Amino acid sequence: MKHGLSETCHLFFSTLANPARLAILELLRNGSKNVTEIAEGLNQEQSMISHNLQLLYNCGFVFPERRKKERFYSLNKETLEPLFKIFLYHAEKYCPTKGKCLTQNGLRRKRKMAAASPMCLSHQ
Amino acid sequence: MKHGLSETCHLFFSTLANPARLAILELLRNGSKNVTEIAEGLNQEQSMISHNLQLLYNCGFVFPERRKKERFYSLNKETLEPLFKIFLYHAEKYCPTKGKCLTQNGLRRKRKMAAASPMCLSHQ
DNA sequence: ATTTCATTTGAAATATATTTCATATTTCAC
DNA sequence: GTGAAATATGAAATATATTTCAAATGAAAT
Repeated sequence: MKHGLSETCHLFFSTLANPARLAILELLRNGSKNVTEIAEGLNQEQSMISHNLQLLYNCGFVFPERRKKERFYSLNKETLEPLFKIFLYHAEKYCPTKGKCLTQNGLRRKRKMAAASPMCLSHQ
Repeated sequence: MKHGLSETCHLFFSTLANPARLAILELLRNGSKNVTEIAEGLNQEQSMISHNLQLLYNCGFVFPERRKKERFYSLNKETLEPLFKIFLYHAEKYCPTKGKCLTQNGLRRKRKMAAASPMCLSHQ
């Protein structure tokens, strides 16, 4: 299963494929924040935020900057804004429910009842 | 952890965040193929390919078309080509190793020895 | 140099996704 | 209709990722 793009894209997309990290990225669209502010803003454990920031940093999605004791993280807008733009266009065009949906397991479960409607982009 | 984008992007990115599915997408860049051809082309079980095609279909990344007994799948190039383009640009600019790397766990393990070098986009 | 605040780290516990194997469906040719 | 080919499905087995908790580190103020 090791193939050109498959080999190179996996970490890129799996870093984005997580609700906590997506929430962090979205929060940072409004400007850079330190770790505590992010944790409070999202109502999550600070150490969990740290772990996820590390993964985002490893992929170049956020940039850290030290100010006194704190560490501020800012968004890599160059990559992320066009990425989100593609996603939004795709969702608008291909998601019948316009973003009202389920996880992959949830989706599988639901299709049982409601029979294969293509494309549900979010999770409940 | 339910936040605008977080809520709507998760399935989109997690469907892409898988080596088997990325390999399928890459294979389909050379034109549409039926399930058996994909399975043989990637040297994987047919039923595993089917499962993954279903997920790709649910997200609108591939389009199925019936021809006799077979089912051909083609790529949603409108979404995927720009997406790959963004990825390639990002990797070129932010990945120090230009795509020679590890899974998230592997990366974590490696950073222990080689200390935090940012951005490694692939997996070994 | 001790204390305090902010953040990171490691490893176990937990949650989630993927693959496999056996079986079911679907479609077509006869 | 029966049989054979192509694909799909369900559920268990396996693999992988995430979160949590306790502890460690780092930076600054006193």
